[in-house]
Amino acid sequence: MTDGGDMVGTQVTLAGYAESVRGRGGVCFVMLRDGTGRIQAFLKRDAMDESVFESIQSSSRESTISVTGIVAQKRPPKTPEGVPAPPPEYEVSVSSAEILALAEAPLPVGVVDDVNVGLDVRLDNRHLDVRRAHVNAMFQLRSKVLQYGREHLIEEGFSEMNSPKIIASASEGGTNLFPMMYFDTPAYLSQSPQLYKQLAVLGGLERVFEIGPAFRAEKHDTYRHLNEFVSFDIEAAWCDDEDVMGVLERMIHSIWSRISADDQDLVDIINTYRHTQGLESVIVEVPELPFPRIPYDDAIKIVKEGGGDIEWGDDIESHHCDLIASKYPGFHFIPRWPMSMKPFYIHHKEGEMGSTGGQLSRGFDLNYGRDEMTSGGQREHRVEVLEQNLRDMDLDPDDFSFYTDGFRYGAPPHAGWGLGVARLLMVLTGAGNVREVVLFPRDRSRVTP
RNA sequence: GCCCCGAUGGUGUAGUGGCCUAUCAUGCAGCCCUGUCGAGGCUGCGACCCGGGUUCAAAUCCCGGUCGGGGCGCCA
Repeated sequence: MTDGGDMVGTQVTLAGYAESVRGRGGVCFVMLRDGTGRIQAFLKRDAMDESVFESIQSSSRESTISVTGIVAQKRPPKTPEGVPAPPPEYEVSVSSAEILALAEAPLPVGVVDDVNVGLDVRLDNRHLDVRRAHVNAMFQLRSKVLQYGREHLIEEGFSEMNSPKIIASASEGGTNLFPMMYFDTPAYLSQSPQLYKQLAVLGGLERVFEIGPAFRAEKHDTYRHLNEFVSFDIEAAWCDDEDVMGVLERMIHSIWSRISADDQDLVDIINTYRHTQGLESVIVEVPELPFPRIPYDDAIKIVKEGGGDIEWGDDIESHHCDLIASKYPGFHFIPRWPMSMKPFYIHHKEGEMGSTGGQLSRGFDLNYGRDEMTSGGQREHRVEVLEQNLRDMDLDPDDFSFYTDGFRYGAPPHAGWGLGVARLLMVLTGAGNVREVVLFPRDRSRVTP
């Protein structure tokens, strides 16, 4: 929507939500809002059908209304002596109007009210919550992230795939699955496209990606976990962990660059809101390439130097990540984890040992500050090593034949990763909770709306 | 699964055993004024999560439940 100066005198028809309806006498002001902006509609009782005028004047906030009228310059506000007049603004001088759908009152959550609404109430009324400008902007940014990420991967030669979400057995292991009945057969909701994207690569698709849901039946209750989340996943043949780390950092760099260049308006809307809450602006700072690599060995040293209680072979926990984040506040990779801490399908190279002599893997994480964004790695493509890995972890290879059978007929070395879309959005939007950037989140206690 | 905290009108809050016939804001209804502009003025409406218990007296203390928040574990 332009500021309207070039449209003065033109007849227009506009429809939108009535953000406010003011004026109780012979005049009425309706602030109309749609996905592109807002404009004031000015109604005069004696300039239009009286019953229509009254229906508009008595309509409730957030009702949808259509108006037809002439674009005109607003009457300038009275300004005190010596104060310069503000720039001209424009409005629609209405000749006819129609209520498309009346909103019930009161609203369960105010769209422009001066009160902070709790997240839970907002999520119960997400369709109204999304009408708030900054919430709307967050979801438009989410769409941009998905678009730019997808376009970047396609440019790097990846093709998009879809894997089944109803599966017969665990496709990755290590997490609890949601059980379900598939007709008369017990089945599960997929926790990861891991196995299927590998099978696609083994089948010769070479470079694939998928943006899709994953389901985990973990009873976690944190700002960064959901039981259903959208994962940005890739898998690439003839690649090692370093190669796909390169894909990942280039993709994030591309997303940040394009948002910084083209979508600052969305970020500004978010910042306008943040300022009313006393929060600092979020700044889209394009990260420099390459991202820092802090191998597990070095990460352990940093944690120890920072006073953290940790030994080689321990997991790097959230409070340890705080110590690392104080040195590396932005994106950083943590590659070369101990093989003993990684799943059986992660590749290792014989002779690559950590500082205490333990076997290293080709698994890596990507963190932003304290938060894990991605986990990935080079996969083990040699079936006999896969089976040995299982035995080393006290697992029975026969129980994993659904996985290992795919590797019996030749397999390219390959690597991949899975990126939590909502976690990336948290970084971009400054949201303190993944639920902010997921339209209809599913957590431990929420299955509606 | 573990630890801590919380639940008051539609929404966000004040309230720490009697001053509560419960505060304020926002909202809603109505009136006045008005080409308003985060409009203004006046009047009104609307709430102590559920179930037990303690007490002369409970929004307030205790127990259980439900829901929510924060942290941890695990992960993306």
